[in-house]
Amino acid sequence: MSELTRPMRRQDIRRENEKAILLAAEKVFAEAGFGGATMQLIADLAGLPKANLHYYFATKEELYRSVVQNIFEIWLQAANCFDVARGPVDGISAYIDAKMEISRRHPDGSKVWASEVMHGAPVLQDYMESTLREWTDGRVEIIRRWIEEGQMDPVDPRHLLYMLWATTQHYADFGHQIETLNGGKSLSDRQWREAKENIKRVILKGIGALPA
Amino acid sequence: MSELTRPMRRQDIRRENEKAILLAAEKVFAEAGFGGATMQLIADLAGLPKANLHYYFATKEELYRSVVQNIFEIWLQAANCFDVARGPVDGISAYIDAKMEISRRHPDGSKVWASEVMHGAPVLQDYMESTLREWTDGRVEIIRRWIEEGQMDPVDPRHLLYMLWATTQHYADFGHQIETLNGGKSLSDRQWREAKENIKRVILKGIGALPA
DNA sequence: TTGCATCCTGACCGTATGGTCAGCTTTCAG
DNA sequence: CTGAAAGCTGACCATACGGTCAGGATGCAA
Repeated sequence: MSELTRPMRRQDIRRENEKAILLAAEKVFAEAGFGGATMQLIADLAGLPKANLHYYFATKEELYRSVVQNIFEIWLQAANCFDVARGPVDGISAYIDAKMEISRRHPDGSKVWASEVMHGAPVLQDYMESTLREWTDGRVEIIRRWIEEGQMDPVDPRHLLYMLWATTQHYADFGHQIETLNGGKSLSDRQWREAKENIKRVILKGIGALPA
Repeated sequence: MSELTRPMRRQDIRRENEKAILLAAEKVFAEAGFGGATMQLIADLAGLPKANLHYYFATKEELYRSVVQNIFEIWLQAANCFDVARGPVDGISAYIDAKMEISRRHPDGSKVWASEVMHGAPVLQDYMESTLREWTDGRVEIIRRWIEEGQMDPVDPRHLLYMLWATTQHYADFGHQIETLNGGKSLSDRQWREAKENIKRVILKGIGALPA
């Protein structure tokens, strides 16, 4: 990585190594799960000796925690699309776009997140009970207002949110299945676009937010 | 389990033990993933010595394979709802009902299946390339016919199927998240019904299958 | 009752894994 | 230039895990 940047500053070293480790860890955790992942595998993928991993992350748990928190940050960031919007069409469209982009660009992270939740969120339980719950409650309120304003049908806001999460997350978590059914090839740009358009159209029409 | 059925027949012994082991394995694999699951844990949960597990299932892989195949059977069975139906409203409604029932009654199995796919389907790859692909292609054809007959909008059948899988599977795989957002309590009968109704209404209306 | 196949299990083994550490090299402030 | 702090790592350790096996218990057909 650095044939030319010979004299690397301390800060940079730390930042780059942590980044490389986190990236490798994300991939390995996604592919093997927490239990199946090994520090050796992560180290190899990051191109570092195993002992070096323990210099930056004391334990496997700590490393895992960092990976999961990283994803959660990205996740929350995308979630803001909801706020700026004036109505369900804008808001939900933007949110679907953002979440689909995450599924496409960070499939490993999405899988780690899914895995974490599936196993009872041992690491993120407190986040779910605080940050996630608050975010959700806020969005439920927004949707409720949209309904009151007659911008969409009276659909249960929570189940609508679950539907958005499910449909978008699916393209990351079950990406392998989708690829297999796609003749073993990953989705093309065009297919990703179609996926997004389909989801948007069905959901927006389904909640009565599209002009007749 | 058998204070009164003292003399247990060979057949029964085998069947009951295999059943107990598979049930325990399903739970442990769901909670810990393949890598995190241990034969000891499964044995304890099944109430048998570890060595006894290896008498019925030679290796951890073999046991896991059995669990995954079990789920796949259930999954395929539910998938037949599609065939008997005459139109999208009947077919998709029945399918959603069936898959939601699976999510509710077999959350562990659903998680194991999700985990298997997320990790690249090491065990079920061949099934996905044969059985699953055939089933999917068949259903795509059915949906295409519905579209031609004007029973629904021209929605991409594959993405519609993914949407059905995603939304229903979500209630099992992300059940913990849903429970947390539900005040830490699992969904009531009523809430499950609402979930199903919401999904059905949004999707059926979204694909233009509901009478105006 | 007898002989045998099935069922069962405590004790054991080799290996892989997470983690440690002593001591090395490199950076950099003063 | 220098010394201390930060970065690095090969070798090592304790443990836990998947799997084995010899030998005992049990049901069952003849």
